[in-house]
Amino acid sequence: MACSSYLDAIGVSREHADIQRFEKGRPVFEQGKAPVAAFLICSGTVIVARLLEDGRRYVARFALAGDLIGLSRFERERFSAHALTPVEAFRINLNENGTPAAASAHDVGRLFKRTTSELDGAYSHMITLGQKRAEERVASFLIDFAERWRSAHGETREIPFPMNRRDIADYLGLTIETISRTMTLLNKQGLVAVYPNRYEIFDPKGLAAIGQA
Amino acid sequence: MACSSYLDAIGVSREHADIQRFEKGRPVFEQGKAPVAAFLICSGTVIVARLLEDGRRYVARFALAGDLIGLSRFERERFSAHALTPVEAFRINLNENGTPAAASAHDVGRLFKRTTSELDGAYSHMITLGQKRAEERVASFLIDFAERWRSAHGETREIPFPMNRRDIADYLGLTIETISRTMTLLNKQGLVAVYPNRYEIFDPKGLAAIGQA
DNA sequence: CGACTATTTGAGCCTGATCAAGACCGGTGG
DNA sequence: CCACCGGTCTTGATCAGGCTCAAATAGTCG
Repeated sequence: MACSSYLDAIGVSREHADIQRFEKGRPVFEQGKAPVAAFLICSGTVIVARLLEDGRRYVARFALAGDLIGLSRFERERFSAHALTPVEAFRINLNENGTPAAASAHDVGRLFKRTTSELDGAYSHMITLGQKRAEERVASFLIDFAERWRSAHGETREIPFPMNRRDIADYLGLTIETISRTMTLLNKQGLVAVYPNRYEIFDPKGLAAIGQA
Repeated sequence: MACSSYLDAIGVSREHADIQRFEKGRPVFEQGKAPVAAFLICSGTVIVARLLEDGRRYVARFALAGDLIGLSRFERERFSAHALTPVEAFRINLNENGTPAAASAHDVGRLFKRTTSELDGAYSHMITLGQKRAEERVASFLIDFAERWRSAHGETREIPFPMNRRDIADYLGLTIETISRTMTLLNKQGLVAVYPNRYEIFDPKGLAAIGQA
C-alpha cells in the first residue's frame, strides 16, 4: 500500500502506527480536549481549524495525503481537525516531548525538518493574510491547493474542492461573498474555470502573476 | 553569564557556539543568500522580515533574548534578520537536516519542541492577521510584546519599542497611519500610555479584552 | 539651532464586509 | 421523471474600516 511510503518518509515503522478511518464530517481530534496523538494522513482531506470565543473561525490548513497533523504538544488541543472526505490516517503516538514514541535520533531529525518546512508554509500563509488583497489571496490559494493536490494525487486536469466556500473564506480571512465574487472574476478573465466543487486552471502563469509574492 | 543558560535550554554546549555581536541596523542573515547558521539571541532585539517583489514587506517576528532564529533550512534564506539594537547572539552551526551539528537525540527533541511552539505562535499570529480588526491587532501586539519582553528582561513598568511604526505596521498587516491612530485611541481610552519609543500598560485586562481570541 | 526623519493628524476614497435576494444543486418522495 | 425542499453558492446594493494622499508636529542628531 502506497500509504506506508508516507510512514517511511518520517521514519516510523508500521508496528508503531495504527491505521484509523474517519467518516466525512467526523473529528480526528478536537480543540480543548487532551491531545491524543499525531496523525499522518494517508487518504482524504482534513481541515484544521480553531474556533474563537466570539464565533469567528480560523482555518489553519487543509491537510492532504502525506501531511502530518497534531504535532504541537500542549495540555489541550489548540485546534480541531475534521474529515472533509472519508479519511484514512496513521495514528502516531507521541511521548511527552512531542516526538514519536520509539523514533530514533535520525527519525526525529526528519520529523524536525518536516516541522520547519511546515513553519515556512505558515509564514508564507501569513504573508497572504497580512499583505495580500482578495484577488491575490484567492489566486494563490487556487495555485497552492492545486499543487499540493497534484503532489498527493498525481496530475489531474481538474482539482476538486473538498471544502466549501465558508472553509476557504475562513482560511483566507475573507467572507464567502468575496470568495465567490473573486472566483467569478478570475473565471471571467479566463484564468480558471470554477465550479461549485471543482476547478481547473487555464492560465497557471497568469494566476501565479496575480498570486505572486 | 546568563546567556549560557539559553544554550543549556536547547542542549548546545558552549564549545559548539560562537558568540557574535551585531551593531544596530546590521544584518544577522540576509534573504536570498545561502543560509549560514541558526542564532540564539543572547541580548538585544532582532527583526525577521521578508521583502516581496513589489516592495511590500512582511515582518515575521521580533526575536528577543532566548529566541532562536534561522532554523528553517532551504537553499536560500527566505528571510532577512536585522539587529534593531546592538545584539549578541550565539551562532549555532547546523548540518544539512537542519539540526545543530553535534547535538544528541535528546537535544534535538528539545529543539523540536521549541520549533512546534514557534509553529503554534505562528498560527496565533495568523489569527491576528486573518481575523482581527486594527484595534484588536494593536492591542494583542502590545500585550504580547510586553509579555515576551518581560520574560526576557524581567518585570519593568515601561516597555520599550525597539522597532519603529513601520516595523509594527508590517508585522500587523496595517499601515503606519493606522498603527498611530489606533495607539492614540487606546491611549485616550486610558488602557495604555504610548510614547514614540516606549509604552506602559495601565489596564492589562481591558487591553486583553480587546485583543482577545 | 537647523536639517532630517519619524510620528501624528486630517480628508476623501476604495476594497471588502454586511445585508438581502435570487439561482443553483443534490437529494427525496410522489 | 419531475416537483419540491434545504442548503450552498452567486449576485446586487449599500456601508464602513482602513488605505492613500497630504500636511503639520515632534523627535533626533549633528
